[in-house]
Amino acid sequence: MKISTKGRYALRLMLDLALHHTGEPVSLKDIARRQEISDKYLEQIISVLNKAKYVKSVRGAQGGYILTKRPEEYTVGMILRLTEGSLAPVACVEDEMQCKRMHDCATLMVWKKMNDAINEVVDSITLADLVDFERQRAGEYII
Amino acid sequence: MKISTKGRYALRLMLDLALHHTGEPVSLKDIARRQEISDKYLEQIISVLNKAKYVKSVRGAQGGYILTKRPEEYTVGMILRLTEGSLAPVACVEDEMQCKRMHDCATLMVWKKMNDAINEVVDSITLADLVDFERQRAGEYII
DNA sequence: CTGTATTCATACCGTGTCAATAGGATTTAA
DNA sequence: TTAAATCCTATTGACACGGTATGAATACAG
Repeated sequence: MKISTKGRYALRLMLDLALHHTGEPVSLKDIARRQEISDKYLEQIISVLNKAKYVKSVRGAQGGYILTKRPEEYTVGMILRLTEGSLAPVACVEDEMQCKRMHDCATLMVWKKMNDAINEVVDSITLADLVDFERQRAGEYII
Repeated sequence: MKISTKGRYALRLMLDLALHHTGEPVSLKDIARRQEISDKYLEQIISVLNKAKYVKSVRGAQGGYILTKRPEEYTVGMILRLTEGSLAPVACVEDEMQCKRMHDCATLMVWKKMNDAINEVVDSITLADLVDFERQRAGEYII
């Protein structure tokens, strides 16, 4: 019951891009250095985000990546689902017709409530929220 | 981000025990048959529940297992945590001092909210709730 | 036009976990 | 004494995780 590094790194990557959102592309090497994550591994992760058009890539020297939308348009749920796959705690919550016990399985209620609770959280937080949170936190340290 | 079979089977196993709570021990073979789960695999799972004193075992012929407490005294969270381990979506939510980025990691907020949401669900549902739910459901079919 | 910085694509790999299966030892009611 | 049950431990195949490695393609700077 854990979010893997793929999802966690993707979120940090996107947050890093949002924090350094100047119009200029941000190179993966810079992100990897700041986030202390293997740049080679980040390549694989951002490739997914790129194919989904969550980021735009600029090739060649001085290249890098730019967010395609405004930070408030990305929810945490979008990013996690893209990189992690479904966030449902069990398969039967999503794939109807998967389990023949569906109709007399009381535990299904548990999984549905869990699923709803998780979705409620990740779909209500945007990248912009995280940016605000981090900027505000940085302010505290200055004082 | 999935609950494994260990946790899911444990929950169904405990629910089965609660539904057949007559005072007489219930054999694993019966549970396995009703739940359509490999009895050999269930052995390993119930062994954990037994060691934690969630169930009492009766050895020998006509033996089996009995709940040690009333169904309303078991939360889903207790059962899942015992068999799955922690339900936290990431390690840093629990193990303080695990990650040196703790203090400037905005994503931690996401994980904490997720953790709270999950715990709220699993800790507020008891085995008795599931029993009621299942009995009520059975009633619907009779009509 | 050349060198260098960057993204892109793909292959590979060691480790660990999952989800069982297997085999037998031990206990006990009938 | 036998059959039914729990208990214990080892093994296994498949797959996911968390990366590394290699090199090709692209494009900017000088």
